[in-house]
Amino acid sequence: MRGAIFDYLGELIVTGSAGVGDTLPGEVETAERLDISRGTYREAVKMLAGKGLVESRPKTGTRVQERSRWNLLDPDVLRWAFAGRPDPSLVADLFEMRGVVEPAIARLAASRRDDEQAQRMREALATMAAKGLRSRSGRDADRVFHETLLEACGNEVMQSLGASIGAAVAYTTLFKKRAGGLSRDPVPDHQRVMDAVDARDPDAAERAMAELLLLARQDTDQALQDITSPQDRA
Amino acid sequence: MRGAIFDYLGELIVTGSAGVGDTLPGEVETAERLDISRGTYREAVKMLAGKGLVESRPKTGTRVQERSRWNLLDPDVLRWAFAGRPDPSLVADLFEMRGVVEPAIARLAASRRDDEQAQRMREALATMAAKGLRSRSGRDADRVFHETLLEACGNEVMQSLGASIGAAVAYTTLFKKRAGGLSRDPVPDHQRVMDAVDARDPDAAERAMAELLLLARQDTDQALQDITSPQDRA
DNA sequence: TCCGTTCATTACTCCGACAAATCGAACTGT
DNA sequence: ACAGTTCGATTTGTCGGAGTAATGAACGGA
Repeated sequence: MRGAIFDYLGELIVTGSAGVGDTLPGEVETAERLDISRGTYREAVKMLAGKGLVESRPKTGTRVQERSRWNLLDPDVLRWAFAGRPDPSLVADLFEMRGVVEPAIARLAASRRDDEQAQRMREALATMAAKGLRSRSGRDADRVFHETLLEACGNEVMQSLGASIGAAVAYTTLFKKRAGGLSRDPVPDHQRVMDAVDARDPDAAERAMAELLLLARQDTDQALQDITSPQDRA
Repeated sequence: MRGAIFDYLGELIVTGSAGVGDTLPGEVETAERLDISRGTYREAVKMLAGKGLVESRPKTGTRVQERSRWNLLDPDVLRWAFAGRPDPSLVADLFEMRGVVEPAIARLAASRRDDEQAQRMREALATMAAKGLRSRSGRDADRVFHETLLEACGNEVMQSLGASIGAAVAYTTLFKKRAGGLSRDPVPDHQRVMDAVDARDPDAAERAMAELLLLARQDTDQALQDITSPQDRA
Protein backbone atom coordinates (compact mmCIF):
# COMPACT_ATOMS: atom_id res chain seq x y z
CA MET A 1 0.00 0.00 0.00
CA ARG A 2 2.70 2.46 0.93
CA GLY A 3 4.51 1.51 -2.25
CA ALA A 4 1.56 2.66 -4.31
CA ILE A 5 1.28 5.95 -2.44
CA PHE A 6 5.02 6.40 -2.79
CA ASP A 7 4.88 5.95 -6.57
CA TYR A 8 1.78 8.11 -6.85
CA LEU A 9 3.37 11.03 -5.05
CA GLY A 10 6.72 10.61 -6.75
CA GLU A 11 5.23 10.57 -10.22
CA LEU A 12 3.03 13.51 -9.32
CA ILE A 13 6.07 15.57 -8.45
CA VAL A 14 8.54 14.41 -11.08
CA THR A 15 6.15 14.75 -14.00
CA GLY A 16 5.49 18.31 -12.91
CA SER A 17 1.86 17.91 -11.92
CA ALA A 18 2.87 19.35 -8.58
CA GLY A 19 4.79 22.48 -9.51
CA VAL A 20 8.12 23.40 -7.95
CA GLY A 21 7.65 25.45 -4.84
CA ASP A 22 4.12 24.25 -4.26
CA THR A 23 3.35 23.10 -0.76
CA LEU A 24 1.46 19.86 -0.46
CA PRO A 25 -1.71 19.84 1.64
CA GLY A 26 -1.23 19.00 5.29
CA GLU A 27 -0.49 15.51 6.52
CA VAL A 28 -3.87 14.88 8.07
CA GLU A 29 -5.77 16.10 5.04
CA THR A 30 -3.70 14.17 2.49
CA ALA A 31 -3.62 10.98 4.51
CA GLU A 32 -7.37 11.15 4.89
CA ARG A 33 -7.94 11.80 1.19
CA LEU A 34 -5.71 8.88 0.17
CA ASP A 35 -7.38 6.74 2.82
CA ILE A 36 -4.20 5.76 4.62
CA SER A 37 -2.94 6.46 8.10
CA ARG A 38 -0.77 9.44 8.86
CA GLY A 39 2.21 7.29 9.77
CA THR A 40 2.16 5.48 6.45
CA TYR A 41 1.87 8.74 4.57
CA ARG A 42 4.76 10.18 6.52
CA GLU A 43 6.97 7.20 5.66
CA ALA A 44 6.30 7.76 1.97
CA VAL A 45 7.06 11.47 2.25
CA LYS A 46 10.27 10.73 4.12
CA MET A 47 11.44 8.54 1.26
CA LEU A 48 10.70 11.35 -1.20
CA ALA A 49 12.62 13.73 1.04
CA GLY A 50 15.54 11.30 0.94
CA LYS A 51 15.65 11.72 -2.84
CA GLY A 52 15.63 15.50 -2.56
CA LEU A 53 12.18 15.90 -4.05
CA VAL A 54 10.50 17.56 -1.07
CA GLU A 55 11.41 19.17 2.22
CA SER A 56 9.21 19.24 5.30
CA ARG A 57 9.31 21.87 7.99
CA PRO A 58 6.93 22.67 10.79
CA LYS A 59 4.47 25.47 10.14
CA THR A 60 5.54 25.74 6.48
CA GLY A 61 4.44 22.26 5.48
CA THR A 62 6.16 20.01 2.96
CA ARG A 63 7.02 21.76 -0.27
CA VAL A 64 8.40 20.58 -3.59
CA GLN A 65 12.10 21.40 -3.91
CA GLU A 66 13.58 23.09 -6.95
CA ARG A 67 14.68 20.68 -9.67
CA SER A 68 18.37 21.27 -9.08
CA ARG A 69 18.00 19.66 -5.67
CA TRP A 70 16.46 16.49 -7.07
CA ASN A 71 18.61 13.42 -7.29
CA LEU A 72 17.91 12.74 -10.97
CA LEU A 73 20.17 9.69 -10.94
CA ASP A 74 18.06 7.85 -8.40
CA PRO A 75 16.44 4.82 -10.07
CA ASP A 76 13.03 5.66 -8.65
CA VAL A 77 13.19 9.25 -9.86
CA LEU A 78 14.20 8.12 -13.33
CA ARG A 79 11.36 5.61 -13.37
CA TRP A 80 8.85 8.32 -12.55
CA ALA A 81 10.38 10.65 -15.12
CA PHE A 82 9.82 8.05 -17.84
CA ALA A 83 6.44 6.90 -16.61
CA GLY A 84 4.28 8.97 -18.93
CA ARG A 85 5.60 10.48 -22.12
CA PRO A 86 9.24 11.30 -21.51
CA ASP A 87 10.38 14.90 -21.60
CA PRO A 88 12.45 15.23 -24.82
CA SER A 89 14.95 17.55 -23.20
CA LEU A 90 15.51 15.01 -20.43
CA VAL A 91 16.04 12.28 -23.00
CA ALA A 92 18.56 14.51 -24.77
CA ASP A 93 20.40 15.26 -21.53
CA LEU A 94 20.49 11.58 -20.65
CA PHE A 95 21.93 10.61 -24.00
CA GLU A 96 24.52 13.33 -23.72
CA MET A 97 25.61 11.90 -20.40
CA ARG A 98 25.60 8.36 -21.72
CA GLY A 99 27.78 9.54 -24.57
CA VAL A 100 30.33 10.67 -22.03
CA VAL A 101 30.14 7.87 -19.51
CA GLU A 102 29.44 4.67 -21.38
CA PRO A 103 32.33 4.78 -23.85
CA ALA A 104 34.60 5.34 -20.86
CA ILE A 105 33.06 2.32 -19.17
CA ALA A 106 33.62 0.21 -22.26
CA ARG A 107 37.23 1.38 -22.40
CA LEU A 108 37.84 0.41 -18.78
CA ALA A 109 36.05 -2.89 -19.19
CA ALA A 110 38.21 -3.75 -22.18
CA SER A 111 41.38 -3.30 -20.17
CA ARG A 112 40.18 -4.90 -16.94
CA ARG A 113 37.79 -7.70 -17.83
CA ASP A 114 38.53 -11.23 -16.76
CA ASP A 115 37.78 -14.35 -18.77
CA GLU A 116 34.71 -15.31 -16.80
CA GLN A 117 33.10 -11.93 -17.51
CA ALA A 118 33.89 -12.17 -21.22
CA GLN A 119 32.36 -15.61 -21.26
CA ARG A 120 29.17 -14.36 -19.63
CA MET A 121 28.92 -11.52 -22.13
CA ARG A 122 29.40 -13.91 -25.04
CA GLU A 123 26.60 -16.11 -23.79
CA ALA A 124 24.27 -13.17 -23.27
CA LEU A 125 24.98 -11.91 -26.77
CA ALA A 126 24.26 -15.34 -28.19
CA THR A 127 20.92 -15.41 -26.41
CA MET A 128 20.12 -11.94 -27.74
CA ALA A 129 20.91 -13.06 -31.27
CA ALA A 130 18.73 -16.13 -30.89
CA LYS A 131 15.72 -14.63 -29.15
CA GLY A 132 15.66 -10.97 -30.22
CA LEU A 133 14.61 -8.03 -28.06
CA ARG A 134 10.90 -8.66 -28.36
CA SER A 135 11.03 -11.65 -26.06
CA ARG A 136 11.49 -11.53 -22.35
CA SER A 137 14.53 -13.75 -22.32
CA GLY A 138 16.14 -11.63 -25.04
CA ARG A 139 15.72 -8.43 -23.05
CA ASP A 140 17.04 -10.23 -19.97
CA ALA A 141 20.13 -11.22 -21.94
CA ASP A 142 20.59 -7.59 -23.00
CA ARG A 143 20.43 -6.58 -19.37
CA VAL A 144 22.98 -9.22 -18.39
CA PHE A 145 25.28 -8.04 -21.18
CA HIS A 146 25.33 -4.49 -19.92
CA GLU A 147 25.48 -5.48 -16.25
CA THR A 148 28.49 -7.66 -16.89
CA LEU A 149 30.17 -4.90 -18.85
CA LEU A 150 29.65 -2.63 -15.86
CA GLU A 151 31.03 -5.21 -13.49
CA ALA A 152 34.06 -5.63 -15.72
CA CYS A 153 34.92 -1.93 -15.60
CA GLY A 154 35.89 -2.47 -11.98
CA ASN A 155 34.76 0.90 -10.68
CA GLU A 156 32.08 0.82 -8.02
CA VAL A 157 31.02 4.42 -8.54
CA MET A 158 30.63 4.03 -12.28
CA GLN A 159 28.84 0.77 -11.62
CA SER A 160 26.27 2.57 -9.52
CA LEU A 161 25.86 5.27 -12.14
CA GLY A 162 25.59 2.70 -14.90
CA ALA A 163 22.89 0.85 -13.00
CA SER A 164 20.81 4.02 -12.74
CA ILE A 165 21.29 4.76 -16.41
CA GLY A 166 20.45 1.18 -17.24
CA ALA A 167 17.13 1.54 -15.46
CA ALA A 168 16.30 4.63 -17.50
CA VAL A 169 17.34 2.90 -20.70
CA ALA A 170 15.03 0.00 -19.93
CA TYR A 171 12.11 2.41 -19.73
CA THR A 172 13.00 4.09 -23.02
CA THR A 173 13.28 0.66 -24.61
CA LEU A 174 9.82 -0.17 -23.36
CA PHE A 175 8.73 3.18 -24.72
CA LYS A 176 10.20 2.45 -28.14
CA LYS A 177 8.40 -0.86 -28.16
CA ARG A 178 5.09 0.87 -27.42
CA ALA A 179 5.80 3.35 -30.22
CA GLY A 180 5.96 0.41 -32.62
CA GLY A 181 9.68 0.67 -33.22
CA LEU A 182 12.43 -1.78 -32.32
CA SER A 183 13.05 -2.35 -35.99
CA ARG A 184 16.83 -2.31 -35.89
CA ASP A 185 18.79 -5.46 -35.21
CA PRO A 186 20.80 -4.67 -32.07
CA VAL A 187 23.23 -7.55 -32.41
CA PRO A 188 25.82 -6.01 -34.77
CA ASP A 189 26.42 -2.97 -32.51
CA HIS A 190 26.76 -5.18 -29.47
CA GLN A 191 28.98 -7.59 -31.36
CA ARG A 192 31.47 -4.82 -32.14
CA VAL A 193 31.64 -3.90 -28.45
CA MET A 194 31.98 -7.56 -27.55
CA ASP A 195 34.84 -8.09 -29.99
CA ALA A 196 36.75 -5.08 -28.70
CA VAL A 197 36.34 -6.11 -25.07
CA ASP A 198 37.30 -9.64 -25.96
CA ALA A 199 40.45 -8.40 -27.68
CA ARG A 200 41.27 -6.13 -24.74
CA ASP A 201 41.35 -3.17 -27.11
CA PRO A 202 40.28 -0.05 -25.14
CA ASP A 203 40.26 2.33 -28.10
CA ALA A 204 38.10 0.04 -30.19
CA ALA A 205 35.74 -0.57 -27.27
CA GLU A 206 35.31 3.15 -26.74
CA ARG A 207 34.58 3.72 -30.44
CA ALA A 208 32.20 0.77 -30.66
CA MET A 209 30.20 1.92 -27.66
CA ALA A 210 30.00 5.46 -29.00
CA GLU A 211 28.62 4.06 -32.23
CA LEU A 212 26.10 1.90 -30.39
CA LEU A 213 24.88 4.97 -28.55
CA LEU A 214 24.57 6.96 -31.77
CA LEU A 215 22.29 4.33 -33.24
CA ALA A 216 20.25 4.05 -30.04
CA ARG A 217 19.80 7.81 -30.08
CA GLN A 218 18.54 7.75 -33.64
CA ASP A 219 16.00 5.08 -32.80
CA THR A 220 14.81 6.97 -29.73
CA ASP A 221 14.45 10.23 -31.63
CA GLN A 222 12.41 8.40 -34.24
CA ALA A 223 10.13 6.93 -31.59
CA LEU A 224 9.70 10.33 -29.97
CA GLN A 225 8.71 11.87 -33.30
CA ASP A 226 6.22 9.09 -33.93
CA ILE A 227 4.62 9.88 -30.63
CA THR A 228 4.57 13.64 -30.81
CA SER A 229 3.10 13.59 -34.33
CA PRO A 230 0.83 10.56 -34.24
CA GLN A 231 -1.12 11.73 -37.31
CA ASP A 232 1.60 10.14 -39.43
CA ARG A 233 0.16 6.79 -38.59
CA ALA A 234 -3.23 7.60 -40.10
CA MET B 1 16.40 13.44 16.54
CA ARG B 2 15.52 11.27 13.61
CA GLY B 3 18.27 12.97 11.67
CA ALA B 4 20.83 11.75 14.17
CA ILE B 5 19.49 8.20 14.08
CA PHE B 6 19.42 8.36 10.31
CA ASP B 7 23.07 9.38 10.12
CA TYR B 8 24.05 6.88 12.77
CA LEU B 9 22.48 3.97 10.92
CA GLY B 10 23.68 5.17 7.52
CA GLU B 11 27.26 5.52 8.64
CA LEU B 12 27.06 2.18 10.40
CA ILE B 13 26.13 0.48 7.16
CA VAL B 14 28.22 2.40 4.65
CA THR B 15 31.43 2.20 6.64
CA GLY B 16 30.96 -1.53 6.81
CA SER B 17 30.40 -1.87 10.53
CA ALA B 18 27.19 -3.67 9.65
CA GLY B 19 28.30 -6.26 7.15
CA VAL B 20 26.49 -6.95 3.90
CA GLY B 21 23.79 -9.54 4.35
CA ASP B 22 23.49 -8.97 8.07
CA THR B 23 20.00 -8.54 9.41
CA LEU B 24 19.51 -5.69 11.85
CA PRO B 25 17.88 -6.46 15.20
CA GLY B 26 14.10 -6.15 15.27
CA GLU B 27 12.33 -2.82 15.22
CA VAL B 28 11.10 -2.93 18.78
CA GLU B 29 14.48 -3.93 20.16
CA THR B 30 16.47 -1.34 18.19
CA ALA B 31 14.02 1.47 18.85
CA GLU B 32 14.15 0.69 22.54
CA ARG B 33 17.93 0.58 22.59
CA LEU B 34 18.20 3.92 20.77
CA ASP B 35 15.52 5.33 23.05
CA ILE B 36 13.17 6.43 20.27
CA SER B 37 9.73 5.30 19.28
CA ARG B 38 9.18 2.56 16.77
CA GLY B 39 7.57 4.95 14.27
CA THR B 40 10.54 7.28 14.25
CA TYR B 41 12.94 4.38 13.81
CA ARG B 42 10.85 3.08 10.95
CA GLU B 43 10.99 6.44 9.16
CA ALA B 44 14.78 6.42 9.35
CA VAL B 45 14.94 2.86 8.02
CA LYS B 46 12.58 3.75 5.19
CA MET B 47 14.91 6.53 4.10
CA LEU B 48 17.81 4.09 4.09
CA ALA B 49 15.72 1.70 2.04
CA GLY B 50 15.07 4.51 -0.43
CA LYS B 51 18.82 4.74 -1.00
CA GLY B 52 19.10 1.02 -1.58
CA LEU B 53 21.04 0.33 1.59
CA VAL B 54 18.58 -2.01 3.27
CA GLU B 55 15.45 -3.99 2.49
CA SER B 56 12.75 -4.88 4.98
CA ARG B 57 10.47 -7.88 4.77
CA PRO B 58 8.09 -9.36 7.29
CA LYS B 59 9.42 -12.24 9.31
CA THR B 60 12.84 -11.97 7.68
CA GLY B 61 13.66 -8.57 9.18
CA THR B 62 15.57 -5.72 7.57
CA ARG B 63 18.86 -6.76 6.08
CA VAL B 64 21.75 -4.86 4.55
CA GLN B 65 21.70 -5.08 0.76
CA GLU B 66 24.75 -5.98 -1.30
CA ARG B 67 26.91 -3.02 -2.26
CA SER B 68 25.94 -3.13 -5.92
CA ARG B 69 22.41 -2.19 -4.91
CA TRP B 70 23.56 0.92 -3.05
CA ASN B 71 23.07 4.27 -4.68
CA LEU B 72 26.66 5.42 -4.26
CA LEU B 73 25.90 8.73 -5.96
CA ASP B 74 23.44 9.79 -3.31
CA PRO B 75 24.85 12.78 -1.41
CA ASP B 76 24.00 11.22 1.95
CA VAL B 77 25.69 7.95 1.08
CA LEU B 78 28.81 9.77 -0.09
CA ARG B 79 28.83 11.79 3.09
CA TRP B 80 28.76 8.64 5.20
CA ALA B 81 31.42 7.04 3.04
CA PHE B 82 33.77 9.94 3.73
CA ALA B 83 32.84 10.37 7.37
CA GLY B 84 35.70 8.44 8.91
CA ARG B 85 38.86 7.68 7.03
CA PRO B 86 37.94 7.34 3.37
CA ASP B 87 38.39 4.01 1.65
CA PRO B 88 41.33 4.56 -0.76
CA SER B 89 39.77 2.40 -3.45
CA LEU B 90 36.60 4.48 -3.28
CA VAL B 91 38.65 7.65 -3.63
CA ALA B 92 40.38 6.17 -6.64
CA ASP B 93 37.09 5.16 -8.24
CA LEU B 94 35.66 8.60 -7.61
CA PHE B 95 38.62 10.33 -9.22
CA GLU B 96 38.41 8.02 -12.18
CA MET B 97 34.81 9.01 -12.66
CA ARG B 98 35.58 12.68 -12.20
CA GLY B 99 38.26 12.34 -14.83
CA VAL B 100 35.61 11.18 -17.26
CA VAL B 101 32.75 13.47 -16.34
CA GLU B 102 34.20 16.80 -15.31
CA PRO B 103 36.26 17.53 -18.43
CA ALA B 104 33.13 16.83 -20.43
CA ILE B 105 31.20 19.25 -18.24
CA ALA B 106 33.85 21.93 -18.77
CA ARG B 107 33.70 21.33 -22.50
CA LEU B 108 29.94 21.75 -22.59
CA ALA B 109 30.04 24.78 -20.33
CA ALA B 110 32.58 26.45 -22.61
CA SER B 111 30.27 26.14 -25.58
CA ARG B 112 27.01 26.98 -23.81
CA ARG B 113 27.77 29.50 -21.08
CA ASP B 114 26.09 32.87 -21.13
CA ASP B 115 27.67 36.16 -20.10
CA GLU B 116 26.00 36.28 -16.71
CA GLN B 117 27.42 32.88 -15.77
CA ALA B 118 30.90 33.88 -16.92
CA GLN B 119 30.62 37.02 -14.82
CA ARG B 120 29.63 35.04 -11.73
CA MET B 121 32.55 32.65 -12.21
CA ARG B 122 34.97 35.56 -12.59
CA GLU B 123 33.77 37.08 -9.34
CA ALA B 124 34.00 33.77 -7.50
CA LEU B 125 37.53 33.24 -8.75
CA ALA B 126 38.49 36.73 -7.63
CA THR B 127 37.16 35.99 -4.16
CA MET B 128 39.10 32.72 -4.09
CA ALA B 129 42.28 34.52 -5.03
CA ALA B 130 41.73 37.14 -2.35
CA LYS B 131 40.65 34.93 0.55
CA GLY B 132 42.24 31.55 -0.13
CA LEU B 133 40.73 28.16 0.64
CA ARG B 134 41.40 28.26 4.35
CA SER B 135 38.68 30.82 4.97
CA ARG B 136 34.99 30.11 4.88
CA SER B 137 34.23 32.72 2.26
CA GLY B 138 37.01 31.37 0.06
CA ARG B 139 35.61 27.84 0.14
CA ASP B 140 32.16 29.25 -0.55
CA ALA B 141 33.53 31.01 -3.61
CA ASP B 142 35.08 27.73 -4.78
CA ARG B 143 31.69 26.11 -4.42
CA VAL B 144 30.01 28.89 -6.37
CA PHE B 145 32.63 28.56 -9.10
CA HIS B 146 31.91 24.88 -9.62
CA GLU B 147 28.15 25.25 -9.23
CA THR B 148 28.06 27.93 -11.88
CA LEU B 149 30.19 25.82 -14.18
CA LEU B 150 27.67 23.02 -13.73
CA GLU B 151 24.77 25.32 -14.42
CA ALA B 152 26.49 26.57 -17.56
CA CYS B 153 26.82 23.07 -19.00
CA GLY B 154 23.08 23.15 -19.51
CA ASN B 155 22.47 19.47 -18.80
CA GLU B 156 20.20 18.70 -15.88
CA VAL B 157 21.39 15.11 -15.50
CA MET B 158 25.03 16.08 -15.44
CA GLN B 159 24.13 18.87 -13.08
CA SER B 160 22.68 16.37 -10.65
CA LEU B 161 25.71 14.12 -10.97
CA GLY B 162 28.06 17.05 -10.57
CA ALA B 163 26.27 18.12 -7.42
CA SER B 164 26.74 14.68 -5.87
CA ILE B 165 30.40 14.64 -6.84
CA GLY B 166 30.79 18.15 -5.50
CA ALA B 167 29.53 17.00 -2.13
CA ALA B 168 32.07 14.21 -2.02
CA VAL B 169 34.82 16.58 -3.10
CA ALA B 170 33.93 18.93 -0.27
CA TYR B 171 34.47 16.13 2.21
CA THR B 172 37.83 15.17 0.72
CA THR B 173 38.83 18.85 0.84
CA LEU B 174 37.94 18.93 4.50
CA PHE B 175 39.90 15.74 4.88
CA LYS B 176 42.94 17.26 3.21
CA LYS B 177 42.70 20.22 5.53
CA ARG B 178 42.65 17.91 8.55
CA ALA B 179 45.68 16.10 7.17
CA GLY B 180 47.56 19.37 7.26
CA GLY B 181 47.68 19.79 3.51
CA LEU B 182 46.10 22.45 1.33
CA SER B 183 49.53 23.72 0.44
CA ARG B 184 48.97 24.22 -3.27
CA ASP B 185 47.57 27.47 -4.60
CA PRO B 186 44.36 26.46 -6.39
CA VAL B 187 43.95 29.68 -8.33
CA PRO B 188 46.16 28.97 -11.37
CA ASP B 189 44.32 25.73 -12.24
CA HIS B 190 40.96 27.40 -11.89
CA GLN B 191 42.18 30.39 -13.86
CA ARG B 192 43.02 28.21 -16.84
CA VAL B 193 39.53 26.70 -16.79
CA MET B 194 38.06 30.16 -16.43
CA ASP B 195 40.00 31.52 -19.40
CA ALA B 196 38.94 28.65 -21.65
CA VAL B 197 35.28 28.96 -20.69
CA ASP B 198 35.51 32.70 -21.14
CA ALA B 199 36.97 32.24 -24.62
CA ARG B 200 34.32 29.65 -25.49
CA ASP B 201 37.08 27.19 -26.29
CA PRO B 202 35.78 23.66 -25.57
CA ASP B 203 39.03 21.84 -26.25
CA ALA B 204 41.02 24.10 -23.98
CA ALA B 205 38.37 23.86 -21.25
CA GLU B 206 38.47 20.08 -21.38
CA ARG B 207 42.26 20.05 -21.15
CA ALA B 208 42.35 22.61 -18.35
CA MET B 209 39.85 20.67 -16.28
CA ALA B 210 41.72 17.42 -16.80
CA GLU B 211 44.84 19.13 -15.55
CA LEU B 212 43.05 20.54 -12.52
CA LEU B 213 41.87 17.05 -11.65
CA LEU B 214 45.34 15.61 -12.01
CA LEU B 215 46.69 18.09 -9.48
CA ALA B 216 43.78 17.50 -7.11
CA ARG B 217 44.44 13.78 -7.31
CA GLN B 218 48.10 14.27 -6.43
CA ASP B 219 47.15 16.37 -3.41
CA THR B 220 44.62 13.82 -2.23
CA ASP B 221 47.01 10.90 -2.63
CA GLN B 222 49.55 12.83 -0.59
CA ALA B 223 47.02 13.48 2.16
CA LEU B 224 46.01 9.81 2.20
CA GLN B 225 49.62 8.74 2.57
CA ASP B 226 50.14 11.19 5.40
CA ILE B 227 47.22 9.62 7.18
CA THR B 228 47.98 5.97 6.57
CA SER B 229 51.59 6.40 7.66
CA PRO B 230 51.32 8.95 10.47
CA GLN B 231 54.72 8.04 11.84
CA ASP B 232 56.18 10.45 9.27
CA ARG B 233 55.01 13.31 11.41
CA ALA B 234 57.01 12.25 14.43
C1' DT C 1 9.39 52.57 11.70
C1' DC C 2 11.33 48.87 13.93
C1' DC C 3 11.76 45.24 17.30
C1' DG C 4 10.09 41.90 20.56
C1' DT C 5 5.98 39.03 22.01
C1' DT C 6 2.17 36.13 21.46
C1' DC C 7 -0.44 32.95 18.90
C1' DA C 8 -1.93 29.63 15.68
C1' DT C 9 -0.55 26.17 12.43
C1' DT C 10 2.18 22.49 11.02
C1' DA C 11 5.18 18.86 11.27
C1' DC C 12 7.41 15.76 14.87
C1' DT C 13 7.22 12.19 18.33
C1' DC C 14 5.24 8.84 21.07
C1' DC C 15 2.19 4.95 22.54
C1' DG C 16 -0.52 0.82 22.19
C1' DA C 17 -2.88 -2.26 19.48
C1' DC C 18 -4.08 -5.09 15.58
C1' DA C 19 -3.35 -6.94 10.63
C1' DA C 20 -0.66 -9.20 7.18
C1' DA C 21 3.01 -11.80 5.59
C1' DT C 22 6.15 -15.40 5.94
C1' DC C 23 9.26 -18.93 7.63
C1' DG C 24 9.66 -23.13 10.13
C1' DA C 25 8.05 -26.86 12.67
C1' DA C 26 4.62 -30.05 13.85
C1' DC C 27 1.27 -32.92 11.93
C1' DT C 28 -1.18 -36.11 8.93
C1' DG C 29 -2.07 -39.17 5.25
C1' DT C 30 -0.09 -42.33 2.09
C1' DA D 1 9.64 -43.12 5.89
C1' DC D 2 8.31 -39.41 3.13
C1' DA D 3 5.54 -35.65 0.99
C1' DG D 4 2.35 -32.40 1.49
C1' DT D 5 -0.41 -29.56 4.59
C1' DT D 6 -1.60 -27.00 8.45
C1' DC D 7 -0.65 -24.30 12.25
C1' DG D 8 1.94 -21.18 15.08
C1' DA D 9 5.38 -17.84 16.13
C1' DT D 10 7.90 -13.87 14.66
C1' DT D 11 8.59 -9.68 12.26
C1' DT D 12 7.25 -5.91 9.60
C1' DG D 13 3.13 -3.18 8.11
C1' DT D 14 -0.83 -0.25 9.34
C1' DC D 15 -3.77 2.23 12.21
C1' DG D 16 -5.84 5.92 15.53
C1' DG D 17 -5.20 9.22 18.89
C1' DA D 18 -2.70 12.35 21.84
C1' DG D 19 0.72 15.47 23.15
C1' DT D 20 5.33 18.23 21.89
C1' DA D 21 8.27 21.33 19.43
C1' DA D 22 9.27 24.56 15.92
C1' DT D 23 8.24 28.45 13.15
C1' DG D 24 5.97 31.98 10.44
C1' DA D 25 2.64 35.64 10.97
C1' DA D 26 -0.03 38.79 13.28
C1' DC D 27 0.08 41.96 16.98
C1' DG D 28 1.54 45.49 20.07
C1' DG D 29 4.89 48.59 22.26
C1' DA D 30 8.99 51.67 22.05
